[in-house]
Amino acid sequence: MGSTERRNRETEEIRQKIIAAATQLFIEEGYANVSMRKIAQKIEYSPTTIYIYFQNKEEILRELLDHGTALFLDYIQKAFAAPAPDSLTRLRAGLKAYIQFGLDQPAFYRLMFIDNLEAFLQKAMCGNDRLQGFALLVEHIAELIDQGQCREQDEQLIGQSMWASIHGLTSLLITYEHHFPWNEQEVLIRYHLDTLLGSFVRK
Amino acid sequence: MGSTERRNRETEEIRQKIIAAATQLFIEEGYANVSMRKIAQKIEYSPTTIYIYFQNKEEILRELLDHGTALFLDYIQKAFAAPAPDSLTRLRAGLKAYIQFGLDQPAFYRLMFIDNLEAFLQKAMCGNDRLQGFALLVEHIAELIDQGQCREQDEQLIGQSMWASIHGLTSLLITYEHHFPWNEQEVLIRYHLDTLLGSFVRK
Amino acid sequence: MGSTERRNRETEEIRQKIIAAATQLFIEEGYANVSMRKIAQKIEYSPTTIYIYFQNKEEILRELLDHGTALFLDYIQKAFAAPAPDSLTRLRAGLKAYIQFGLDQPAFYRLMFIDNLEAFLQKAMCGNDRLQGFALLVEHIAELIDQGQCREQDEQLIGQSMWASIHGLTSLLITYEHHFPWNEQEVLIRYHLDTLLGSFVRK
Amino acid sequence: MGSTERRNRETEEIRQKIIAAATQLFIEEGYANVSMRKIAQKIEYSPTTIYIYFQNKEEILRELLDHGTALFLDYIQKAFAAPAPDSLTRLRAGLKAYIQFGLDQPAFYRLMFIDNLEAFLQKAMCGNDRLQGFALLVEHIAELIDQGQCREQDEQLIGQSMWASIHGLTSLLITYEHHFPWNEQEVLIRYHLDTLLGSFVRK
DNA sequence: TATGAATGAGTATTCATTCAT
DNA sequence: GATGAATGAATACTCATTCAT
Repeated sequence: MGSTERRNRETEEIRQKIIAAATQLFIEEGYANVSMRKIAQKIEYSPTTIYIYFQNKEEILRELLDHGTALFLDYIQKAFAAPAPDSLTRLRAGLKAYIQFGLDQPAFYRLMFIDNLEAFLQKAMCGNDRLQGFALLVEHIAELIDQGQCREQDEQLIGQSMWASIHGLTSLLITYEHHFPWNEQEVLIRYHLDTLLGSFVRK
Repeated sequence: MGSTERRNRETEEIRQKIIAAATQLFIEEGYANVSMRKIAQKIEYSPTTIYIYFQNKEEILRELLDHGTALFLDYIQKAFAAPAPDSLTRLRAGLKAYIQFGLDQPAFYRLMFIDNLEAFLQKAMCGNDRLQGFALLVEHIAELIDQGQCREQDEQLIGQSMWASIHGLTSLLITYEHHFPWNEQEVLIRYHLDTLLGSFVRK
Repeated sequence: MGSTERRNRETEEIRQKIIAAATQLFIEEGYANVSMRKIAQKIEYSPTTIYIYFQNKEEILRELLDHGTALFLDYIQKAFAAPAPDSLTRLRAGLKAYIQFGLDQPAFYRLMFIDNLEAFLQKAMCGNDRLQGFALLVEHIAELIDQGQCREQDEQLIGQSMWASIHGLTSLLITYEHHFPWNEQEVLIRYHLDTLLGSFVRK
Repeated sequence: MGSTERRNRETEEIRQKIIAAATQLFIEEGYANVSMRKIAQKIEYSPTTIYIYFQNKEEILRELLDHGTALFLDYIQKAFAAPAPDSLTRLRAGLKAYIQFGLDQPAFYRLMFIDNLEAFLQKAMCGNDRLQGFALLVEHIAELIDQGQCREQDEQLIGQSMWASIHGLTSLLITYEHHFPWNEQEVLIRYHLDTLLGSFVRK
């Protein structure tokens, strides 16, 4: 019993090691440019060994994206669930969490939202967890609409525009992290959210 | 003399043919998945021939990005140069042109701004033409600031936030074109620009 | 003692299970296309386990062929040993049994007589059991020669020709089972044996 | 013109070299055990080079079988077409040619008729050239039936039995060439054909 | 200018087998 | 006795690139 458990744990550890190495490589060189050999070298195993833990390269990607998606949802849900003085503040916290996820986990963010590798896996996006994040956003926008706080009434329209806005900031910060003389990050994010939310609330 | 000129013209024509084929393939299948052979097949030349016109695969990419950047700048500059009743309208036209470039030339937009393949070429972005577009944007924002129309005074900060906003919309529309139930595109873009500009102008 | 015996019995059972699985796979996919893993999967053991019972893949084949040969000899011997009104009828029964073995055990027949995998094992055929079958055939031909029933007197020559004839029918029926519009099998075999035996008996 | 022609010739020469090497290897080690590497080594080219001349391994096999089949048909047709004193002699010549093809081209015979690799190519056998050989055989049997020379009237039945008989001899001679103490080959073949034909002609 | 021929290095993946437990 | 972990060598095949013509 104890032995089996230990073995499972070890197995899971190596799986995680592989995932971690793959994530880093996928992000550094792009999914297509990462070979099983490279992953193997990084963890100092033989390429064959990887096939004990994963059926093929795609399965690594799938697992990786699943993990990333779960992590992403955790960020968003926690932010929306946290106590907040009012709906607007809560919405702001959700948007902030979205950006924060991207900055904390740029590898995952890039693979999930920028490179959109999930499409590569031919898993329809519509039913998957990334959209749960969007659904949550729309829900909270709807709440504000109900409270009569918004100029525009179409929560889908608002949601899409907001998503665009925060995705834009997040992805630029990730993509051009070292290639562009950004303002101080915290200031930029605060300003971005201020104007974004300011414009959509009825004055 | 005339012969040399003709030769040059023909050479240039074939180069353009190669670029065009490569662009389409890069976008359809991703840079890493496009082989010289595939490009050659598309233009019905032998793979070897391409090496007469380009030193290697990377040079095709470089040329392609140069071309894309020129096209991009053309969009932006024309928009900012066009007669407009006031500075805000002119700024709006510029932002609209940015998005329009992305929608008209998703291949170039993706390679340039989303995949950021220029970084792959180890050409620093800071000195290149893409930043000229950003500079233009900042210039026009500065104009509005000078006219006292803005709440915020830091034109770099505003510029970065605006870029993020329109980049977000453009890249989402490109990346999830068929994976997401977008509102009607024109409506979404109009709303997005309205709120973006509305929030930054002093009321 | 009882324990050892039981262990031996169990060991033998698993060996037989492996042989059985391998036989089926070898015939379905060809010796070269069958991996230890596939055999293991079929019997729901780990690949490693097979190595407890067999030194390597070749040993499985060897054992399998030994088993097949024993089975083959059993068919032939029983047929020749069965009571029969006369030598010719007995010979016919032997030939029929040969064909029947092929049809009942196409896997074994193919591995033994068509693919001749024994040669692959570098065990000379001359000393082995397959030739016992041939020897039996020749013996019964000699009997008929002694009885003055044959035109030709060289029992080796007759034996080889007869073997060829029934091997040809058997192997074609196996190899082209589904690729050729055969006459009704029973009719074809009867006709084949009739003409084969008719021609060699003195009229 | 001359240059193109020469190039074509050279191309064809290398193709033939590859085919020849492959044929020998396929026969010596079995199709599944022959790798592109092995073929390449045999002709002292790099494995890559083979892919200039053939799309893949299967195409080599296909070409090889096409070639073998053409050769086979040539043997059979010539034999049946040659002037002969009577139908029975002509039939005998055809059967002899079949055996002779096998002995002259054991590699082809094995791949075509024993290993039945054509089935592997998923080309239905029914419509292909091997069956043309069988059709020719049946035709000539029908002729003899028409002349009232046969006991049995079903030319398909006779044809199948005859094919079995000569295939058996041919394949045994090939398969056990060095593993069995054959009678003198010429004598054996003559005896085999004598009894085969003798039995089917009405006395 | 254009290309056929050629290849070394690389791709994902599978194999038979060994070893420690 | 049974197996999970591990691997070196092999598989078919593709790639960017060079060279001779």
